[in-house]
Formats: sequence, structure tokens, C-alpha cells
Amino acid sequence: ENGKKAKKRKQEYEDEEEEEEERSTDGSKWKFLEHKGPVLAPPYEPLPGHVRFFYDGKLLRLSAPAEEVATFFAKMLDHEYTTKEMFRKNFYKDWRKEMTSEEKSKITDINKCNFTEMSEYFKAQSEARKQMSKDEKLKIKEENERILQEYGFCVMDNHKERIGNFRIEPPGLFRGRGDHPKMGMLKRRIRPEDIIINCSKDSKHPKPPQGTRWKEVRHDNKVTWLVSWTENIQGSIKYIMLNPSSRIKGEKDWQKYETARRLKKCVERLRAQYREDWKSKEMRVRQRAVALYFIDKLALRAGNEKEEGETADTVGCCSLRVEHIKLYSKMDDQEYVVEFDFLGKDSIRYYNKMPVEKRVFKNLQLFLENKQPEDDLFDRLNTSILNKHLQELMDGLTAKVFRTYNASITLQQQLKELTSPDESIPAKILSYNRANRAVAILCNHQRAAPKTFEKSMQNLQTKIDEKQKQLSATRKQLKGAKTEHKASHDDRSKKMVEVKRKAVQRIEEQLMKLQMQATDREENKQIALGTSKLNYLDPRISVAWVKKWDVPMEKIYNKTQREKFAWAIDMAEEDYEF
DNA sequence: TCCTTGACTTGCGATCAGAAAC
DNA sequence: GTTTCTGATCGCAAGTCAAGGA
Repeated sequence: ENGKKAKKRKQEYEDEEEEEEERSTDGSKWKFLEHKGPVLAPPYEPLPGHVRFFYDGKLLRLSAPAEEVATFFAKMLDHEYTTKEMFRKNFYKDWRKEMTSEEKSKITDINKCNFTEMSEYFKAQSEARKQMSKDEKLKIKEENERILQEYGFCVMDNHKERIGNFRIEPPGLFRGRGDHPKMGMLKRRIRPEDIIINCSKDSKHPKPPQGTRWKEVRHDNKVTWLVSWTENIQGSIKYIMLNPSSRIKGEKDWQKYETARRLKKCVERLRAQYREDWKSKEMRVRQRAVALYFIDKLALRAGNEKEEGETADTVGCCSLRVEHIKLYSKMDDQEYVVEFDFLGKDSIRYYNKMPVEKRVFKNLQLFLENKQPEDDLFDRLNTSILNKHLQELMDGLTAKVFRTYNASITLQQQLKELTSPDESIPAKILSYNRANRAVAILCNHQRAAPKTFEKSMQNLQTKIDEKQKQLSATRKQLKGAKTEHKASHDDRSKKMVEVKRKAVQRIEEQLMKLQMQATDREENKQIALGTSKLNYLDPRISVAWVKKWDVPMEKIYNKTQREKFAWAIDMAEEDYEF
């Protein structure tokens, strides 16, 4: 019965797709698109006169442009960033460009600049904001809501859709991740003249602010963005696009998982293939095969080349260098161990030791021959070569599909393995989180341990201890009630026993729930679950699991997540198989 | 074939707002 | 009512990958 219903629902969903399918055949993403344009960053408000800047101990009044950039620095004064040489150097260089010639001649050493009054002023401001009355806070909230209603939605074809980021990024200082050569540089203010609007011809076009004009208004329905501008740090393009709950994002997401499911069907064939290729006469084929093995087995990212000096030095699979791996023919009781140690996306460290097959090991030794530490491990390979190869093996296959596939299949397996039918709901949720955690570990999704981790752990432990005490007290009472009932055999005492029995049971449940929470939190100290949940795990697996075990959906997905995964919640029944 | 550009996804930390504790 | 804590949301940087031009 359920299966039938699911099929019917799925069919309906697909029918609906088909109705609007015509758009995708020619690559067009929409027919009609209307929106109000972006919300620009608020103009700069000069500091009040009493907030002073000192240079070399002497008061110096800055021109508005120089002052604005100085406030960006002042706002970050408490951050470690501002102590870094590179950050200070880049900031100072860009700041000078905003100074008048007089300022330039006076200010010659950033170390003689004193931003503390500015910094104190901003701290006081944010303190004051916290202290605002309820009414004032409400007013701000209402104003935000109004802006959201006006600018936060667009009409795409026949649907009103939520826009993801409708505010233009305000000017400020660029903060890269890791050891970024451009940290501290000035991110300039984006004006209407920098902005390209994309909407349909027959829509009401967004109006630029009085006295300004857009850089361009175009009508390109081959793309999904509404607004774009070029950012000045890397020269890359930034976009305003729709919210993940939108039809256009949801469909794309669905497609992504369908591609991963197609990989599931042929992954064994591909594995056999790359194992075969380890023996190839051609170096490029061997390298490709070993790289693919890493991508499959360790869920490494593809690893595009990056322009040196433009970004932090990070790598993925294809861009691994000799210095990033170490080979041990024997380590402890294992043979042929490869040790990985490199900075990946966002300069997050990837550290792992993995025993590999002898053939892989021998290949790696070969790849390392006569190379310097800074040489590429896979010198005959790049992401473009790899992806072209993958495309030949399966339509739509690229390196990142392996991450999606391995993440989703791992979740499904782990859920099967960890969920026991008769455990309580909190225990089931712990199992779910553990399955999710296995994936996060596979994908190396880390986080800095929360600053308040130790404290919050202690708080939880205190609660557990209290609950423990409460439990033994209540147990004692139960025992007492039983004794009394044995003596008196009356109805009142019988009732009392029942009441106490229930109380014990309730407290036991509460205690267990707390203990589950503590375990979960402890295990999750340095692991970030969000990224995999949002980007790698086929939501239908979770939906099916929730339905199978009668776990409330909101224990697994919060409101935004339910919105994003609406398509899956609608589509999957408890028998869904990834 | 190489290099650049453009569009889109993925990723972390910061900040915010509401719930819980006091 | 006020303060503290926590999960949700935001902000925006940093990846992937395809296409187009040299």
C-alpha cells in the first residue's frame, strides 16, 4: 500500500516536472523573472566628533574616505587578524589610497596609528544595541521584515520564490581563510554602476536609486542569477541567487543525487577498471587510477590548480604534492601505509593514515622518484583530464560525484547498522547523529571546538548528576511505598506505588535522554555535521528512516532544512533505497 | 592544449534571536 | 525581567566544473 502511494506521488512529481520540461531542452532556466533588485549597503556615517584618531600620540582628523577605511580596521581590532603582518601590510597599502595627500604625508607608519577610541566607540554602540528597549527592537525587526517582504522575493515563472542573499556585501576588509596573501585588503563599496541586473524583458525592471544607473540590465534566461557584480579582491563575480527552497535549486539538488545513484549502479565496474589501470604501461593512466582510488576511498576533493600568490596554499587530490604524503612499507602491524597531511579547502588540515594495496604503494613510490617535496605527486594529471575520463565512464560523472555517492551510501549503511528497533527515540536520534558523524569524518568536515565547549559539557554533567540523585531518591520512595502497600494492602497505598513507579520511569527516561545528549555532544566536539547534511546526504535516506522508525521529522531537520528538502519529504517513503 | 571566465556548489566562523536559567 | 546559552541563520570565502577563446 505504502509503496504504491510512494510510486504515485513520485509519478505526480515527475509529471509536474515534465509539464515544465520544455525549458530545459534548450538550456533555458526560466521564462519569466521579476524582482526588485538588490539592497545596497547603507552609506557611510562619519564618526561623531568626540571619537578621535591619534597618530604618533597626536590627534589627527581624518577625511571621510580615510576615516571610513580606518573604521573597518578599528572594528576588527580585537581580532587576531589585525596582528598579522600580512594583514597590516595589505590594509595599510589600500588605506593609503583613500587618504588625501596631506594624510599620506603625515601617516607613514601603521604602527603609530591608534584606533582604540574608534574601537571602543563601536563596542559601546553594539552594547547600546543590546540594551535597547523591547519597543525599539521590535521596530527594527518590523523594518527588517518589511525589507524582506519587498526585496526578499522574486517571481520566477509562476512561482513566488525566496531570494537567498538580496543584500549587496558592504565594504570592509577582506578576511581570507588560512594563510591568505590578500588578507586585509580593502573590499570596495559596490555602487549601482557596478551592478548587472538579470530579469525577463517583459517584467517590471528593478529601479536603481535616484540619480544612479545600473551597469547593465540583461535578460539571460540561460542562468539563474538575478544580480551580479565583480568583486575587487580576486576579480571574481558575485551573484544574488534564489534560496535553496526554490524550485530551481531543489531540482538541481535532486538531479545531483540521481547522478550519484547512477554511480552506485556502476561503481563496482569503475573500481575494477581503476584497479586494472594500476598496472598500465602508461604513467598518466596509472596516476589517474591511483588518484581516482583516493577520491573514491578517501572522499578527497578533485583539487583544481590555483594561481600561486592569489590564494592560500591548499590542495585537493590532483594537486597533491610530494611533501603531502609519506610512505611506510611497515607501520606498527600494518603494511604499505600512506600518511596524508595537507591543507584542504578553507585551509582545514587533512590528516590520515591508510594502509593501501601493495600495487598502489609501489605506484606511489614510482610517482615520487626523483622529485622534490614541492613537486606535484600526479605530474601527468589534472582535474580536467580526470573529469574527461570520468565523463567517458558514465554520463554526468565528475570527481565530486564520488563524494556525494560515498557520503550517501555511508549514511544508509550506518543507519541500517546502528538503528536498533526497540531503542527509544532519543537513542535513535543518537544513532542517526552517529551515522551522520561517520559521513562528516569521511568528508573531513571539521570545526573548531566551540569556545564554551568545556563549560557547556560541565553544565550538562551537573544536570545529569542532579537527575541521578533525583532518580535514587524517587526509587527509595518507590521502595517505601511498596513496603507500605505490603503492610496495609489498601487502595491508597497501591495507588501510591503506581504513582512512584511512573515517576521512576519518567526520571529514568529523562536521565537517559540527558546521557544521550552528553555522548552526542562529546563525540561531536570537533566534527561539523551541517555541511554533509546539507550538501552530501540524499535527504530521501533520512526521510525514509524517519518514517520507518516514527521519529519526528523535526528532530532530524529544522525548519529551513525541511524547506530545502521539501521535495524529498514529499517523495520518499519508508522503503526508499538510495 | 592551455588559459581564462562564468556559474554554481560547498564550507566555515560569526552573529543573531529565542529558549532556558537565574 | 534579565542574563546566559544554544541552535539557526547569515555572510561570504573557496571550492568544482564547463565553456569559450587564444
